[in-house]
Amino acid sequence: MREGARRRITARIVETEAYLPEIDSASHAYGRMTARNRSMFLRRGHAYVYLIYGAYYCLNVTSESADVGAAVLVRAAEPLEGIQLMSRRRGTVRLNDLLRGPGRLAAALGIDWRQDGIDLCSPGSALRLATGTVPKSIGKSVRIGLSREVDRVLRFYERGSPFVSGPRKLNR
DNA sequence: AAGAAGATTCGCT
DNA sequence: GCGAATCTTCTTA
Repeated sequence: MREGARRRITARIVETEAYLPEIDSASHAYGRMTARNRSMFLRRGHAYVYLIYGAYYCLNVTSESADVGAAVLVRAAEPLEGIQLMSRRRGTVRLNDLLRGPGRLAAALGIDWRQDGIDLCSPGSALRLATGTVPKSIGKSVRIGLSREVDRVLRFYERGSPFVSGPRKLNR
């Protein structure tokens, strides 16, 4: 859920990827804490935002206790409320393309560095998590776009959802 | 101080 | 399907 001055955006998360503590060399938190990854070490439920390819922000939710570097990348979501605003930000009216992919999702929600490190579980946060409809069937696959740790099955998605990203082959 | 790589997306063929 | 765009971060190739 994203609440701005104008209006509210609500989206239902349909695809995520996990990045494990300590042993996952594909994780931004691998090795040691740095300027970029420091919010990955916040207690579970906080935002870790990073910029990829100098062009797209990506939103993660931290997933472990304080001082442990781990997070879940939010890769795709189903648009529920605020579709007009998301369409304007994304430059498309195609519902399936508004939130499909981590860069697109962040753009549609207006996410940037101002959200890095915020508490996503606080009722007062302009960006926050809420309970919603649980997927009927959850599929899993390897993670997308990595050059390391390519065999770990840590991507999870709602089976059959048209709002999920990735190649068809991974979405069975 | 400089260079390489990157949890992506878009447009063109 | 493939390559470019674009810039921050980390490493020192």
